[in-house]
Amino acid sequence: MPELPEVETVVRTIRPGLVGRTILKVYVGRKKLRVPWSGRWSAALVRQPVLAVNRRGKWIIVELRQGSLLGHLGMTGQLTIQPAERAIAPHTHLRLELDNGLQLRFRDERRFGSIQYFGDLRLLQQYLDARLGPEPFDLVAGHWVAALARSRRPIKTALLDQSLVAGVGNIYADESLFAARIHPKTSAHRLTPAQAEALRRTIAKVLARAIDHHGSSIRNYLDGTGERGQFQNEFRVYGRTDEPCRRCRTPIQRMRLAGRSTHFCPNCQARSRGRPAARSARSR
DNA sequence: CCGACGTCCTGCTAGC
DNA sequence: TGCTAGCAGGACGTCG
Repeated sequence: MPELPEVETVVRTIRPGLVGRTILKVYVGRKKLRVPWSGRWSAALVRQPVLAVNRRGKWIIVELRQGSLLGHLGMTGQLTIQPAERAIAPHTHLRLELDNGLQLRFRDERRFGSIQYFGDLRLLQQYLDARLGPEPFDLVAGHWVAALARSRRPIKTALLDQSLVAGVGNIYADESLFAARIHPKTSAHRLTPAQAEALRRTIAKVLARAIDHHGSSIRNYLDGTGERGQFQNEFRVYGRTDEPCRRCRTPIQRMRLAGRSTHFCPNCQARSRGRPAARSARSR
């Protein structure tokens, strides 16, 4: 479900009820999660104040006085702040009771998500650094263009690789490629430097717009207060198979790429022909 | 080394 | 009306 804009929205919406509060009690619904929950973690959390709530890529970091919680929403995960007396929804795996009468609740029906505790911040940093490239808003133009030039994968596949750029998922990969007018199958190293640079700016623009709309709610996604996002109303290609392109009226097409459904306009995102030949000829 | 593919899990729905 | 194959926003291990 959630990509960078959804995760950013969750972080912003749970932060006010969470920062400065103290965890009083931990209720575990199901220990057997993707990352098994340890009883020691529960003990470590009690009496701890929450110092900050942040995001890195699609990961949520709840910083405590001693260590941090690290959460990932997978496809169907929800992290919400609710009054303690509110009914407990099915698939609620973890609840943290706070000293303001609220609970932080983690629920996830498909259980592709995870939540774990790191007592050692260096280990947490290591864990994230091993997986994640730069934030899309911090991409250095030169590095980005060079990284793409090194990869022969289809550009769509590259965008889904979190170690290249952190936070882009299936929806925003498709939406960004449409906005940049690049065919999803274009081999990354065949993009001209100008195209690669345009794509870098486009990704940041699309993500920022999605954050303004509180993310996209297709089915499961809710923010930290249980509200739906609105960016699904702005989609140009995602989920619009056979519907007319908003630019040129050509029917949007769907194909399978990197095992994911991929949406594009065959007219606006026509495959470029023979452009890179001149480039490699000159580079020697 | 890089890239493609299957797997983890539950729930919904398009199409028969 | 009822059943089921296929699909869903992600990440990771394995294989070629």
